[in-house]
Amino acid sequence: MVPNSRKSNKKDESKRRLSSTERRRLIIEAAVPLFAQEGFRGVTTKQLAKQAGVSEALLYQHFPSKDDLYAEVQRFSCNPSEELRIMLEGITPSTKMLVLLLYFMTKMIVEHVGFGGTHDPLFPRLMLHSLLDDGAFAREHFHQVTNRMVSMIQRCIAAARAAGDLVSDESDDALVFWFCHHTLVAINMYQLPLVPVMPYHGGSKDALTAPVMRFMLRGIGLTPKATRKYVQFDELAAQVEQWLCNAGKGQDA
Amino acid sequence: MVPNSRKSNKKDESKRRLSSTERRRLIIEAAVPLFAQEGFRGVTTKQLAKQAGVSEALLYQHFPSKDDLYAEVQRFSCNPSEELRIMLEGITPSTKMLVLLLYFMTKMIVEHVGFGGTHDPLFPRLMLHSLLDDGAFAREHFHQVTNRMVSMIQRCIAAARAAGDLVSDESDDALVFWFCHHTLVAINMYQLPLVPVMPYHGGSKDALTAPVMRFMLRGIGLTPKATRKYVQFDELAAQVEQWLCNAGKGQDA
DNA sequence: ATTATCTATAGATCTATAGATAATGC
DNA sequence: ATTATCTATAGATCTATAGATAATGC
Repeated sequence: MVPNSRKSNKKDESKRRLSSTERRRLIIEAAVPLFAQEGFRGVTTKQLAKQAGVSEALLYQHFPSKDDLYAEVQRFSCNPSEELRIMLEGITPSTKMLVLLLYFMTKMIVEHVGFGGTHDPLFPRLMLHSLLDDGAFAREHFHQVTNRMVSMIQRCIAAARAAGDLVSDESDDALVFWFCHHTLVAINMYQLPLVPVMPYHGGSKDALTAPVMRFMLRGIGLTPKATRKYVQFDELAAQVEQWLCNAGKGQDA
Repeated sequence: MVPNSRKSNKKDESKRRLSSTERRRLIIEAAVPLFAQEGFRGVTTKQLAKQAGVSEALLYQHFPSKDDLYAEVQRFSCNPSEELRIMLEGITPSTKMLVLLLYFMTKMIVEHVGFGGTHDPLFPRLMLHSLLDDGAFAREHFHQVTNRMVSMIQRCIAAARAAGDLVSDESDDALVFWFCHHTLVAINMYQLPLVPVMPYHGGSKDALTAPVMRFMLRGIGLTPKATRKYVQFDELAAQVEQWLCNAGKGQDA
């Protein structure tokens, strides 16, 4: 009965009309990789239209200007994932969780592993473009996403200190977390160009995971004893795997 | 006799003609901040001409295209400083020098202190633009400049290990150096937008120096004993001050 | 005489809009 | 009848060049 119930006809599909919200969403999704790759000024409305499979005029039906589309692309790209929130809720702060969360961050930032599998590094590119611009997107992301991690990791650091797993000194826990984060982000950043920038980029991506983990944990002040106890990469990998798989299946983990 | 022998006349000065090499140099110097701020596509030849105080046509007398001018700006901005080479030549690898070189790097990257005083963060911006592009400038810079630091710091790490100032483990000295470098670079990067991105950016710039030094040195594996002995910020500041002042006065330091 | 410099402009894009057309849902 | 979509194009830049002008050095 319904005319377009058959999906085999490509012409029908390509000429099919979408609702305003559907089309709007598709345009944004098509625009993300373009803006991420080339930046706001590096993309033309012509390219945006072509990538989205529509005319340039239609872009302006959905977005008053190229600026507005870019803003929507940024908003879309920094939606805080529900999975992360659920994951963090299930955590009781401890030394073990400190190590695990850092491992998780390392996988996400250095190896681009996310809840939906491995991603193209679109997000870091949008982030750099924003930092070279006004930084608004960067601020929004830290407000929406990173801060959740921060407070949890800070609590884990506190728990580790209470358990005697950290060398005691006067360092600021929040700062130390950011330094770890920064190390990972910079590794990721130097991976962006097709031709490798850093000498250590010869090997595979996960070749850096263990060294940078050790560096960060020592920087945080984890004792050698605690390191031997908690830094077992096989176990860490298994646990993170489980997090990534369970995500989206509700809180029944 | 000579019409423009008087220099008080501004019109004469503004109409004065320069040699090809002088003008070329001035155009490049005027273009650096523009390209650093806005990126290649964010700057028009009109702006470049205005900033250099010449017509657009003259730009094309000196550079075949905007691309070529950009390439020259990059080449100009990553000239390895003679001062650094001289400074590094005068160093004998040791734990003390390891700490000092890291302090020096921190001052340069986080606080923008250089041989000619404090700089605008033009260089890091060019670097980020390059990383979002093909990374050629980044590779060239590491080839020209950073690698000199790397080999010296690696030798310092080796010396520190030999002196028993490092906890002994299997970490890769070169990697560990890069992680330190990355931490500093990322701190710098998040400082770029006018509106601060990171919560820790509330205070003054040098508020981060001590914490990040401690983080890096612990990450490298400096023992608590060696840390107490060598990490005296007053002395470090004095020594770096001396380096910066002596630079350019020849090898007689 | 040479060459540094400018004015004026061609030709190619690029953003955005006006107005026409055709698919959709009642 | 409504609205998603397109074609065609206006108007504003943007890069680059042609050809004219004026300062410089011999």
